[in-house]
Amino acid sequence: MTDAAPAAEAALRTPRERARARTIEDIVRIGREHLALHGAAALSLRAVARDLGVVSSAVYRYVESREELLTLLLVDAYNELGDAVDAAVGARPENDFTGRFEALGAAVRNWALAQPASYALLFGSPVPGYQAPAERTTGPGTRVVVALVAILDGAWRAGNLSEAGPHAADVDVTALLAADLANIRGEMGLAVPDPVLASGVLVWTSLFGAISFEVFGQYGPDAFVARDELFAHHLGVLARLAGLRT
Amino acid sequence: MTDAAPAAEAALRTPRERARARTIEDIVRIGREHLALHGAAALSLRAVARDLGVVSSAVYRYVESREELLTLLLVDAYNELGDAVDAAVGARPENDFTGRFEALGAAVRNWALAQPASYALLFGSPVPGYQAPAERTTGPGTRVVVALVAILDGAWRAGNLSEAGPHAADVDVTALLAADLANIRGEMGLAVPDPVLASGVLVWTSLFGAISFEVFGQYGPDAFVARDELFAHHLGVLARLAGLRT
DNA sequence: ATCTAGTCAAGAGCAGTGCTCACAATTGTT
DNA sequence: AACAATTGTGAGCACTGCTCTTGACTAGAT
Repeated sequence: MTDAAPAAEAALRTPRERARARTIEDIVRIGREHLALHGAAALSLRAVARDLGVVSSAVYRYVESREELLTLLLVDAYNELGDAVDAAVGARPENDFTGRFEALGAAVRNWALAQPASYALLFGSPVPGYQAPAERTTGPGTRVVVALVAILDGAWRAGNLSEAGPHAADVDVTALLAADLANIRGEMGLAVPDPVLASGVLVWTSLFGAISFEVFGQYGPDAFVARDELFAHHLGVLARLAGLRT
Repeated sequence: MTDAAPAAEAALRTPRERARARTIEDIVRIGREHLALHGAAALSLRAVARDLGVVSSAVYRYVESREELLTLLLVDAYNELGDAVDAAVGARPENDFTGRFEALGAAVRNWALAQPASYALLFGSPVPGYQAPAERTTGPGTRVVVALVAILDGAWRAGNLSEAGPHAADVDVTALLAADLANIRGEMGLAVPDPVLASGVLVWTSLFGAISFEVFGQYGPDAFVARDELFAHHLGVLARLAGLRT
């Protein structure tokens, strides 16, 4: 642990480094397959080693522990989700804030339904005994919420956002909460006022709440055949809750 | 598996049955402790057996498998949450619908923060390889949402509910979605119109989304010191979203 | 009181897991 | 070709869920 960071960013010149990087990529790829097939808690380094065609102890040359592999998969999934969201949002005109918001929500939902195990790793209950190292996950882990507040802040600056949405207008923002919101506004360089920001947080959590219920099967197997329509309705309400004009 | 159900409902007269029931209670109690301490995925029948002062294979006399114990704990947790919600809601006057709604939300959040592992078992990512048997969990599992729609339906019948809340009024409810809502209205004997019901589903999922983010640490360790205030704000907005007058 | 039948705990055992370590094989570099 | 760093091997430890046989016990019927 002298200074491996510059080496990691270097061009991987030596064959050893190239081979090592390729092996780690293989391990992550096989881990992703196992994650998708059997879920995060069933992820086994021994099984990954078998698929890699190597004895179990060999993978510890490349991955420190099972947790380390989980962290790699976590960052991988966060970036995949972030890419999907950025692509979907970027496909809409820059001034179509409502369209961008709906694209964001739909992108998260589609990715979650396509990769339920990865989604569970990111937004489900934390896997036991595993604490995601903040310094490696906060960056990719906040891409979605950063994109969301970027949309809301852009709409606010463009004058396309109601003061607080029709309902949040008369809900108090206490002094303590206002202090938190001021911190966030400062750190992210936002212009939106408190009621919009507070409602935005609720919209953020509500979006993932609706998606989690669907992905995790909380609706039950029978209720809500028309889940696309249900989610579209929720997105419409949430857009209004955020203050977006339609 | 001839007909054990009537025997289970009988008075447990014989000493054998009494001792057996007591042992199962002990197992569930120890399981709850382990669940709270180490989480659902780390729940080990062997560890439970050790705490029970018995060899590991002995617990299989009382509990068919690890899944069986998880199901017992699941039902236990659902009922505990349902009891907490019912008590909190029942403490408010019957016609104070907004108060009842806020009491429901606060009760769920308080229980979740006090029992994060149990909450994760109920509303987090499903534990791998474990499928909750619907016939034993749907009853207690729906108590919270039943209590929620009871509040909204009562408010509607009492004329204390806006047609759809200020924002949901102009969000379409498509024909497909209306069919689902009609089913739900029929099964639960509700009177609320489609926009209220659709918004109610969103309020339901949003409530758990906000609580899950807080319990599962999605907010991050630093953001939102004033989490009580944040949740109170969200509850206020959600009440208005549901159409409750304040 | 004895016999019988049901119940229960014990312990061995199987297959799997994460992880460590000493040793051997390989491979890039000198 | 020789050296040294790296990588793969296999044994081993402690743990898990779960099964099965064996022996002890107990409750009710004779």
